[in-house]
Amino acid sequence: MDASRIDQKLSEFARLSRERGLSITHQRLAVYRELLASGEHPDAETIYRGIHEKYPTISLATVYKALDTLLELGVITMVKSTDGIMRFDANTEPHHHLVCVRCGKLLDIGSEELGPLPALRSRLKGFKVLNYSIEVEGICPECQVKGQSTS
Amino acid sequence: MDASRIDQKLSEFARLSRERGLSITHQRLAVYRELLASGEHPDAETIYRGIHEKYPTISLATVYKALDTLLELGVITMVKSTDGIMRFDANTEPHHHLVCVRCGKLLDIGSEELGPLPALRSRLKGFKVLNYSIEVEGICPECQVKGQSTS
DNA sequence: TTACCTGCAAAGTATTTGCGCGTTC
DNA sequence: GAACGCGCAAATACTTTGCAGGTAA
Repeated sequence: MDASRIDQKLSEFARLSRERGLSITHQRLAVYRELLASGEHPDAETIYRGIHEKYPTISLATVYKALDTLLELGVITMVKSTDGIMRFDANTEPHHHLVCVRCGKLLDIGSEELGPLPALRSRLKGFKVLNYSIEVEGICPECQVKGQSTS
Repeated sequence: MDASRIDQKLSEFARLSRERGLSITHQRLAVYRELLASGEHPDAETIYRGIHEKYPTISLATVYKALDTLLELGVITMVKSTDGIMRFDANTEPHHHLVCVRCGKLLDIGSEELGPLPALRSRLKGFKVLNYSIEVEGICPECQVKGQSTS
């Protein structure tokens, strides 16, 4: 994400924080900025390491607390992963995921890249349907190269 | 799943085990049977509790080890969940999930219930596409009743 | 009989919590 | 100045591991 877009997101975060009476702290800004700048879907530990250079005194617990706050504000989302580690995503637009079954790499894909998708029924098994996302499994370019002999 | 289908699955498991030189133990059969009988997607603890009546001496560690073995045999799959707990699924057919955003309840849905879905491109962002699954978010009947005032 | 598997207990990893001090508003 | 949030360390929750005895083939 480019710098001006990030600033825009950060001030949106500030606005929401003020609205709810939450403090705008360096730590929360740093966590959110780190997540916005990353095209990946890092876990708490990775975010912590990324921030640590600029804020050597920040603690991992604070990163978890900041992520919690950002989730409550609705500016980030949680991403489930098969390895049992929580990953986070600053992209809150509806989108889909492309995941490598070999190395676990996870990329966002927009609806437009998937082509036209049908609208779902508004009710399924008694559930009121809100939205849906598609998880595409595949093999990433790197793993295709590495795994030519074993596939 | 009905009893005859379960027996069929269990003997398939026995066949695969023999093929790979793995022992067919009561504990593994019990774990697999529990998972087959459950329409839900239980976690290790839940499976353990379900088995415990019949096998009071089984340990939770054994349940984890049995689940590992079943995963390796490919007769069950892991299901990611937002709460950071691994859940398991004896349904290895390609299928989709319907999840309640309020209570986390998770149901399987077959492709036929979603209606016609378009074929995806065979390559996306350099990935070789293998397959995909759809996660539908919604509100389950129980939560619709409970949450009428708050929604 | 022999190799594999179980059950126990202890360790490991990811995440959460309590609390006194520091920071934001 | 008061409320809120941070950092530390300890606690918790889920899962994995090592090993001695037991079980399947």
